[in-house]
Amino acid sequence: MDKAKQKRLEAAGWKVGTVQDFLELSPEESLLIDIRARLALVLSERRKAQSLTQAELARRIRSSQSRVAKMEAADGSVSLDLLVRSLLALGTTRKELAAAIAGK
Amino acid sequence: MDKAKQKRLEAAGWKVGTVQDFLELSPEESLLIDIRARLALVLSERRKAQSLTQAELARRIRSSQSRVAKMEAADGSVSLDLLVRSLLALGTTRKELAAAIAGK
DNA sequence: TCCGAGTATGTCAGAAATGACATAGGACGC
DNA sequence: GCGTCCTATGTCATTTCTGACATACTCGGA
Repeated sequence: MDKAKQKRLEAAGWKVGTVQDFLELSPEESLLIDIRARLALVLSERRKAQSLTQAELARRIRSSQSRVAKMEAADGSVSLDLLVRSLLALGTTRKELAAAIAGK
Repeated sequence: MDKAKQKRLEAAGWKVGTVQDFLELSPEESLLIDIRARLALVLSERRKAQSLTQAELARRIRSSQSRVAKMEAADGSVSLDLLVRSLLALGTTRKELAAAIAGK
């Protein structure tokens, strides 16, 4: 977005900024959300790579299809614990997990 | 422990094995516990490196001294979420977090 | 078009984690 | 000894997460 457009929007009463600004997240909060998103993505990738459905993965970790869907969507209602446990259940190693968090 | 001692203990009715065997943890479960222990250790180290007391860290993350103590003790009642949030509150970066999980 | 398999989304009772508090233990100086 | 500071451990009411369920959406193939 260029400066001119920003000026116009602000003149019209709009707030301009990042999603972070909008939701007023602290740096740590957005970092945590970032980490969750990364793990969610890896979970989804690994599950598909193993040709498992969400329902199958759910059975394996004694959860439900809906919770797996929420995990992969990085829904705010899922904990890191559950995400990590799921990844481990898919055979992810400590180092792979670390790589997922560190980014490629 | 040498084989001879093991034989003697078993003859006396003792079970011999690792803690994992004893608690009957699955590989994923013990991996998760391992990860928690690593994060707990790093948390403790980082806090001390910054000359903070448990109470001070607790205030910063809006928790309590007792919970911080439990975190550092890798108590089973603390979640990964809380551990990670605490680490982030101490300025840990994604990459440092990853390194803590991967091991040195 | 309808079906079927997979995925997404909403809700909720029960389970687990949480912060707060009390209190005990440990290490240090006085 | 006593007091002070920090940490450890236990308990508990409240908050948050969880699995289960229902139901809606998507996208191929027939």
